[in-house]
Amino acid sequence: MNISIGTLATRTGSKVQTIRYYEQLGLMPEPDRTYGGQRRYEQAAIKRLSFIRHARALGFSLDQIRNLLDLADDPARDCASADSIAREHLAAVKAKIAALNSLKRELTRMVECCDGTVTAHCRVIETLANHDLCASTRHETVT
Amino acid sequence: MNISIGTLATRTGSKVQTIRYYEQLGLMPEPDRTYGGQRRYEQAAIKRLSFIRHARALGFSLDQIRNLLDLADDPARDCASADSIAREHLAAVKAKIAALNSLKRELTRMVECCDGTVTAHCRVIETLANHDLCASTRHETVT
DNA sequence: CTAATCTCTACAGTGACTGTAGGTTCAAGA
DNA sequence: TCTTGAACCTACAGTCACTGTAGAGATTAG
Repeated sequence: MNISIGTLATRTGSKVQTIRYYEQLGLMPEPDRTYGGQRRYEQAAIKRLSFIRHARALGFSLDQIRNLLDLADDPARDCASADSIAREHLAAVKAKIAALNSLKRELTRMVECCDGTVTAHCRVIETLANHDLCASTRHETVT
Repeated sequence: MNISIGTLATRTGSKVQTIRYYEQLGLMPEPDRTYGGQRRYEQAAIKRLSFIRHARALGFSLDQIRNLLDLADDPARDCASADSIAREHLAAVKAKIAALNSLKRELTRMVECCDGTVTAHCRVIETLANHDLCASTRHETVT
């Protein structure tokens, strides 16, 4: 208990700045300070930060995480809300996978027709120049 | 020919600001102007912008796209370079799909144990609180 | 000619951090 | 106890790829 911000960072796989950033956003509560003004965290902070980092790794936005944390903090927490957040997110993830799969198909096609040897025709650039391709993902940017 | 920025935007499914942004970055060349100072584009601009938008939809970064455009602009263009950019990107896409699939499995598990009914136990929050879960995607954020 | 629409520049904001500068505090070894 | 070096502090700028805003000027259809 009473660990420094650096220790908290390594314990949770985050960066020091990220923790301060979360504090600034109100996702992490303000911890006690030493006389010199340095942050000292208790065990609970590791749990909370792990929760946040894990949820982030799963692709939840900080806003969604804030909702989940509010639900978790509420003693009479509403499971249905948490469930619907997760459900919503699952749908988004499924959509993203579908988009990436069609993208994979197209990239594979681009790459396969060259298969390592330099040809007079550059398929990659030609494929990208053809703006009728991949119409399904045209207006949705996959990052 | 000689179309306005707004027309170019609708023709290519982009926004006016985005086009000006690309011009600022040097991805789109500076077009001619009317006496009043408004941009007027030629047919070639539609092609180039479509190329950019399409590549963006496929998840290429603007930096990668700049490389591809340079290759395309070069009369003695090097197909191997374009190919390796595409290949590299394909590998990244495959990795992202794998991460999203494991995420989908976990989200499905979270959602399925509640299946619509409110229970005393909130699985979603519990699952996220358990920071040992999903160790494989822990340090990589999927957006 | 007028009114509506479009365009202009310049700048601020988004999300989720990351990096930097310049200074202060802490903990361990001599 | 003193010193030294790592860790910490605040505050702010930068990243990416845009998006939005304000306030002014240009264009076009009726």
